[in-house]
Amino acid sequence: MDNLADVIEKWILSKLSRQQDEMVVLRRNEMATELSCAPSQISYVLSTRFTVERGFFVESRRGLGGFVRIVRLPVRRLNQEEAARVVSPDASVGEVLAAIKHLKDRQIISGREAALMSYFFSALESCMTPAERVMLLRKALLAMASAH
Amino acid sequence: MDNLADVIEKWILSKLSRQQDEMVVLRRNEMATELSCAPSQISYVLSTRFTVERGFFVESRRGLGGFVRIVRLPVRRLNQEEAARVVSPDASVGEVLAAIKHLKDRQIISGREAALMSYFFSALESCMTPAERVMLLRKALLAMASAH
DNA sequence: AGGCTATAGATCAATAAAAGTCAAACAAAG
DNA sequence: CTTTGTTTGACTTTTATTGATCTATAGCCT
Repeated sequence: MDNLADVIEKWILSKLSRQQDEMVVLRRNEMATELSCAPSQISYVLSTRFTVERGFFVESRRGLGGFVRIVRLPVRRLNQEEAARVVSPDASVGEVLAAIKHLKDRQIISGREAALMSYFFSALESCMTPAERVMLLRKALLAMASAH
Repeated sequence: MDNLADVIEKWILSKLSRQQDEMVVLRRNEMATELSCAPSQISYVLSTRFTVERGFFVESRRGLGGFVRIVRLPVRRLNQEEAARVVSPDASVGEVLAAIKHLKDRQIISGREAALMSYFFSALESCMTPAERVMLLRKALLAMASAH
């Protein structure tokens, strides 16, 4: 795991963690020079790794005095409507597992929580109908979200 | 007796046992070359032998800089002993919930994880025998422990 | 103000480098 | 002989990297 994109990602993350306001302002070309890569590679990393999905917000400006500002957003909490929108009402086990992975990628649930839920839904596949499964997922997410 | 799949399995296991963190990162194509087999054979072995059921956790990425990461679930004696001691093989749902609370109090699992597990065991009370319930609890703990 | 120019980020397409999938052929066990 | 597990290779999908070209911005100069 030592490709360029990962190096850039870590470089930015370390800059971010050194700030106390969860925000950092950079210059794309300077970064590219420092990290010996094409400037567009920086854009690639920003657009694939620093997305809203993953909890970041990126702004930039071109031209003289151009910059790239990266903000780490506070972790979101799942509410009722969002829990309901996670899967369709007739979802298969595979779709439920995909939804769980999606929630993990969006950092709404942790890796351990994802593993736990995935294990339950896989192991209990045969004793539920799709409707029961979806209901269980929704209620489980809410039960978890309301835990302190 | 020692078919290719077995050879590959042993090869990975020996790599794993040489690490002290129970984790190894490999490249599928390199392995295939070294072991003189089709790359898809590696995938086959991973999906049949290195499952959560058997105590492994596999993640991978494609593309440039792709990799396969295999984690052997650390045998967290604490978890297993606690679970085994607190929950008798014929435990009721109430006893399982008490065990979960105990694990939470001892900070082996988080509040969210406890809420999640408690919800599952309550909601699924009617579709499991006590023995199944205890097994599910133990395996769920192990599945969770393997995530990071 | 209006236009020129240098600057700096955005976009897109081409290329390459992984890993995943799937089905068919094959083997071993019962 | 059937069933279950193994092996292979052709094809698919994902991810990364680069470079050429496009677009926005600020500063200057009439």
